[in-house]
Amino acid sequence: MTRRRRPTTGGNTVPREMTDATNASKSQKSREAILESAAKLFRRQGYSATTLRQIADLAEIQAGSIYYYFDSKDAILDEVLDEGLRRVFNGVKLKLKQAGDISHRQKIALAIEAHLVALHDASDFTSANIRIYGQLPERLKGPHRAIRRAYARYWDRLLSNAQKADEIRSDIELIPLRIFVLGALNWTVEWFDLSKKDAVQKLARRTESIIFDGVKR
Amino acid sequence: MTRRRRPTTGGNTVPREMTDATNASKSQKSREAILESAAKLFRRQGYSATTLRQIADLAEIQAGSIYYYFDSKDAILDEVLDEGLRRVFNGVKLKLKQAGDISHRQKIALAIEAHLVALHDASDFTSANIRIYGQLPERLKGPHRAIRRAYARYWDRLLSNAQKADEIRSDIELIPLRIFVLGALNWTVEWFDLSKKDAVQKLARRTESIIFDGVKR
Amino acid sequence: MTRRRRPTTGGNTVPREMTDATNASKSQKSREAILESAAKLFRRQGYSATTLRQIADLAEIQAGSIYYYFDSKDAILDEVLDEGLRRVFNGVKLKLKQAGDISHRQKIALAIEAHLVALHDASDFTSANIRIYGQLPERLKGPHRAIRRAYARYWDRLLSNAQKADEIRSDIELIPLRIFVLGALNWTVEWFDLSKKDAVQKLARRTESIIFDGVKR
Amino acid sequence: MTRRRRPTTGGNTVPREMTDATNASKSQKSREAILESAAKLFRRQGYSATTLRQIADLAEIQAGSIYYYFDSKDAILDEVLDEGLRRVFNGVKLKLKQAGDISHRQKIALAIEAHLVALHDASDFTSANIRIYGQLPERLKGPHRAIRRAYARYWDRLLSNAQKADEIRSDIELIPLRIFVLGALNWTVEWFDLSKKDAVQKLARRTESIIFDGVKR
DNA sequence: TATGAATGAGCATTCATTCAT
DNA sequence: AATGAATGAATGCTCATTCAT
Repeated sequence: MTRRRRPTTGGNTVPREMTDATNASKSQKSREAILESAAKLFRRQGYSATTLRQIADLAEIQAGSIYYYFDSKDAILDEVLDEGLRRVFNGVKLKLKQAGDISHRQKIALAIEAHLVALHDASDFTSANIRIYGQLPERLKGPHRAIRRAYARYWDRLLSNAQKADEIRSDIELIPLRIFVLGALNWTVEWFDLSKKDAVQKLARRTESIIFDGVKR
Repeated sequence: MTRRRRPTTGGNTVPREMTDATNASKSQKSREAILESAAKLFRRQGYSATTLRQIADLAEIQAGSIYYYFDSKDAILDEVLDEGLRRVFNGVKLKLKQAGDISHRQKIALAIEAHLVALHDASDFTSANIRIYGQLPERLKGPHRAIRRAYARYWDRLLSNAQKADEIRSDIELIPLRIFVLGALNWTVEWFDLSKKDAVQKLARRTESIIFDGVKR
Repeated sequence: MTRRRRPTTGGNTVPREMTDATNASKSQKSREAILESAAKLFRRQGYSATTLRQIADLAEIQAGSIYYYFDSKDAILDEVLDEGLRRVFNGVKLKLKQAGDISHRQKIALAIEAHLVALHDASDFTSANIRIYGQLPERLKGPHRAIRRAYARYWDRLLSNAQKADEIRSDIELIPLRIFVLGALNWTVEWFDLSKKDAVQKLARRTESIIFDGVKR
Repeated sequence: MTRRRRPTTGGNTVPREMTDATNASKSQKSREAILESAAKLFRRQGYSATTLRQIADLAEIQAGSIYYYFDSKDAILDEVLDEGLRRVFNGVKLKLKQAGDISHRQKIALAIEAHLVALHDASDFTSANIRIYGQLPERLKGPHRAIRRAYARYWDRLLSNAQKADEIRSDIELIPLRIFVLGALNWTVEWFDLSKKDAVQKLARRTESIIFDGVKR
């Protein structure tokens, strides 16, 4: 019952920024490969339809070997989910931090773009998270509720600040608005192939324009 | 190979509204119960995570009995998916047919409302469809692509007419707009419990307002 | 536990000769249809691979209806087996009874012919019996051992008489000979389509010639 | 779809004689155990009446483990069938190759003996093949038709050579003769327990004598 | 006289998981 | 650091059987 867990770099708080090539051991690489394969397959097929054998095949290891790195399929999901949300969240925060002194509308525009980038990026972590979270059993959702709520609150603040600054009409209720905006963004995963250069940026600008200005003449 | 499939109600065009108690045979009731249970579970957990035993339990029959009515789990999904899309589609078309001579914006507002109603209705067929379709393997998606495309084109026409009538800015590209709007609507399934009276109508109005007028002051 | 068994004409001792058209009720016809369908399918696919649904389909009734006529699948087999052996046995006995005063070799020749006729006849009862008996579980074989042994003993007498009359070499052991002869005959089911006119007669004559005269120059 | 099937011994041409204990890995042993158990049960009960659980029990492994070695029940059958026919075929060919310069009748006598040996040997592969092949559905028979035909042609040549050398009467048709002979041999499986020493040889000699010299005085 | 509806035990198969090496 | 071999619980599905009508 006391399970292994040797090759972790510290649970879920691994500084994944340094994973690229530096000292990433072979072991580290296998771990990453498993996670990336899992994310890709979860995204495409959902959690339950994805087998460990598929993940192993894609990661080019043996199914049994997965258990050297992870305690269970659930544990892989956990990390994929976590990574996925952290990527959008960090992406959005970073973008806004880098921006100088800009209007609230411009801030929201940047957040939209960063959210879309995370979603349509090469990696599948964020899109996997967005796509499968809703259908997961309570047991698997539970641990991630906190971060998700934090992200939602982050957007709420973004919108609230804009409203206080009179850049959003005062009769707009913010929570439904946030759901509306994030829904529209998230759903693009189901339709769009935004791998082409600048496609994400273009979509982001269009979305921002509709949300602020509306579509009417 | 050529057995079973006796108890069908005659294709997919059954008026399922009158199923309650009227003259629906006992057989028909079981069939409906299976479909409704399946829809509910598919919606909640996805297709692959839902077992026939769960469906049977919810329908209060024995797992083996399902095969008296359906050839396979896939066949159940097929019918749930079909029913689900037909319900939104019919709902939207009916709403617009009933409306008299109204503006394009009003038409779109009605379509939004009807779409949301189908999604948050008592029945889970539409929401199941919307939620799980994207993760299904090709084999299961295939047969439904046509109807889905037809529905998309229906919205495109709605928007196109509005644009021609100068009720939508001419610089707006319509296909991204349609994806944007339907995405925002579909995503509400993930967040909202709109079972409260008028909640759907209120959300519909809010959504329409944002889309047309935008959120800015 | 006290099972039905209404439409039997007296267990296994039914005078099946009068079944043709005379007073055979509709019920009787269904019974026969079930048995004939079962015999055909058992012969082709074996007992265990044949489903009641297949039998019902071929007999053009509903699967459930079989239980109006028979207590179980086993009971059908029982009757098919019985009928099958009785048909060869009666066929051979009848042929020999009709024959006048002939040599032992001629008698055996007639027995060979009658055995082959029963085997390749329109009806599948005998061939089903021959083909599937060996693979049946003890429980199903048991009740038929007696008749089978009786038939074997009948042939043994036939051969023994011939040997006593010096028409078979005295150094030939009769039981292996019987097995050899019946084996050769029975195996034809696996290879030959003897539905063509006179094919059976021709094969019978050839077989008799080999057995008595041998193949050598 | 493209997983498993690792532990093969390299196609079907493995010299299975050396499997006993020599260097056969543990894995190899399990594979053999499955095949041998399957052959024994198929022979006794037929294909469809044999369950994987029975095979697993006899092989002293868990039912699920079978799938580590075989893709399906059908795949096991395939290999059993193949092995079974190869054993007789090789047995007969080997016997004849070892024989020096002998008469055609003596050659046929040896072939009869080798065929009977394969059939009544410790292993059940050949007898399983002979017994169940006829009742198999097309799908399972198909792949083995070629080898079976090759074996039949081999016998045809044996007989044809004998006839050309005037050791078989010229009025004998060879194909029916082959069927007759092989039928007589094959059928012994249904009756005889030839495990006793020399029983097979004795039967072989008797059979050859009847076929060539006939039974008449 | 028959059947439509339903059952439940059992089947082949899958898959997350284990563990000796 | 990783795997080959094996497990066993659970899955979708089949089928002989039941029984009210």
